[in-house]
Amino acid sequence: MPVITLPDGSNRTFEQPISIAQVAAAIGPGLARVALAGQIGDRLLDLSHILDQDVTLTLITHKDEAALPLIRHDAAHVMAQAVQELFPGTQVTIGPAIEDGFYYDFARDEAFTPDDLALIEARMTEIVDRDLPIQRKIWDVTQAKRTFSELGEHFKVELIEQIPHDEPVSVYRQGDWFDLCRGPHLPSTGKLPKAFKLLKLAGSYWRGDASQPMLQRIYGTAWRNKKELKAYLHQLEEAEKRDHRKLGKALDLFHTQEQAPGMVFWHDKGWQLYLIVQDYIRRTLREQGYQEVHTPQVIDRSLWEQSGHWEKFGDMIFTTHSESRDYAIKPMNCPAHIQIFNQGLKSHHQLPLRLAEFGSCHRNEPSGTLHGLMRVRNFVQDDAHIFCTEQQILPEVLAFIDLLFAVYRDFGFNDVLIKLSTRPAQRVGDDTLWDKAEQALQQALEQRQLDWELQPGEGAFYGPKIEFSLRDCLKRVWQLGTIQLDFSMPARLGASYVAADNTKQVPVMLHRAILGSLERFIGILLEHYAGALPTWLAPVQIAVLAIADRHHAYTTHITDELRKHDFRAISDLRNEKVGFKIREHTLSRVPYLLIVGDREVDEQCITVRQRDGTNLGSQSLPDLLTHLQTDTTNLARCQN
RNA sequence: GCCACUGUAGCUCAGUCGGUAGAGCAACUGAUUCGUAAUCAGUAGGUCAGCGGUUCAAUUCCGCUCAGUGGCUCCA
Repeated sequence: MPVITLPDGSNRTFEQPISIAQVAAAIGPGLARVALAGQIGDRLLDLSHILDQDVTLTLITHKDEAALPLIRHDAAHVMAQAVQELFPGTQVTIGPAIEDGFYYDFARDEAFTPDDLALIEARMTEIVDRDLPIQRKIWDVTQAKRTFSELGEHFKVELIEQIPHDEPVSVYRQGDWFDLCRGPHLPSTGKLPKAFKLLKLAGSYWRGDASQPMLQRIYGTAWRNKKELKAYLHQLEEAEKRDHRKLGKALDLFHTQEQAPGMVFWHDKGWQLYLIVQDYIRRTLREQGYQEVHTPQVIDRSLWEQSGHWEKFGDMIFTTHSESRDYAIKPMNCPAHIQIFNQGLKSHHQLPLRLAEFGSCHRNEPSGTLHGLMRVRNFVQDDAHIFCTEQQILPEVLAFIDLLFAVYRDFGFNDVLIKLSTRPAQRVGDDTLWDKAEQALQQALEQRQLDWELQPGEGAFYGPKIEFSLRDCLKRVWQLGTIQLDFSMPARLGASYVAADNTKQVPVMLHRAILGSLERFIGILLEHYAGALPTWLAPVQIAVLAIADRHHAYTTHITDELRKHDFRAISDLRNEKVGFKIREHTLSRVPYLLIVGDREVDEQCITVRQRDGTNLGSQSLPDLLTHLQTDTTNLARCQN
């Protein structure tokens, strides 16, 4: 006698176990028509699912957000059916719902072409029109393996073999087509809204393993209705306009070219931005008790052999050769910082010792991974290494987290993703040390009441780490900040200090960066602000526009005054109409435009227009300077 | 590195079913001296990514290389 409680608090009692579809029908024929699935707690269930116990049930319709994962997963199945109908011999593998859409990985000797996507899409629409009932069946493992094996679906057979013995092997059938799947699914293909679109082709390794065969992945997006689909596609277009590579070119910030793949040619304006960011961090680190150092770019390979990097990352290290010696172009700063630490005898009184460096590092990243400023082969990090005792780990991690969030706030970032990566299978150091280290990191996150995701086994071989990531305009996640504990390198490179009990001890080393690679950070900044950087970061903060030739002297005077007050100002004396100049400087995202004509010269003032089009009217120069100073000292804190 | 796609003027892009290419903007020259998102006219600008093959003829077809893009793997 299951008692079903509905979201409004009412109950229905049934004589015997009953399907979710029947519950919907009992409530009303309208609901029975539109119901897509049931939800108990966080769990979505098929309409055919039988309820034999008292539960609180929510019925999911197209109106519910919760329908989206169902719709997307069904779209993946319908796509797989379409592909197998159109391209016999194609094997299916896996096809989940993902954020904003779905994908399915196929194994097929021939490559899909972009034209095939339109064909597949058309066939998907047809399958929706067929309105095939979707039915769940539990199969016996042996039967399932035999059936898929006879169909030549070898990847599915492998998947079945991985299913734990206590779990049922469920198969969803729609018409003649069926797929091994956990579910849940819509009741029929006709319930899939025709609001999907196939977006792109990609390669992907079977089981995400590079030693396994390469499959062909088709990505698509699916929504509850055409309006949502259209809005999403529009959003994608808008996101593409924020692409830092486009902005970099349009705003004359930097370029890259074939002769130096993965390395950046910074132009004047881009380099100004770079230096502003770097100077800000330099000042901040100095305030926080860091010492800035600078170490060689090219160091003999023996140091990298000693540190272990040569063996582990040999093919990613750029090398050079001179007088029968091999050198590495440094891929990181830490071994060099240990050399500085090792100069002179260190006492525990000197710890924690924090060494910072804006060191230019080169890593020969695989060609396929390069991506604008986000993944490059030459980069500079706001890198620092903290040498400390075990007892100092927690306070140092806490201080770092506080500093990191303060810095992100100054740049206008609040939405930070945090991951804690713990001990990997292959590691150095004994487990009691790892216990302490992981606890210290976790404790720090807890003390600051932060949300984080645990990534078991993803730590570096020498210690656990916390990663801080931001998203780019297409929601791709990039790691910026990190703090990593290292129990290995100081000992390998012979670092030690004299402890209070007069014994020699090996210090713990913390690797840490807030912005990470400055290149990547600037890429994220550009996308976050769509190029319209806060005034304190804008390479050109103010453009002073002369209306006619007779205003040139006063225009230049204003620009000079602004520069004397350390603002980045330019004069625009070109023989163009003011509307033209406004358009150009607005497109190049200059925060303030000052207009100078007869009136301004007569009254010794300027007229101020902001980047967003707001006209601030006439102001005296001192008033404007006050306004600008307020704007720049606020950094980006008030922007979000 | 792996899979797929792309590479035409400074930029954004069109084009050639094989007969060596065009637009807009930018640049240059001249005119115009103008009040809040494009003043007008003229001029110049390309070894169609590179190398090789097929062909009477290749920017176009084929192959290779390089780079970029989207994924996958990797990321000390």
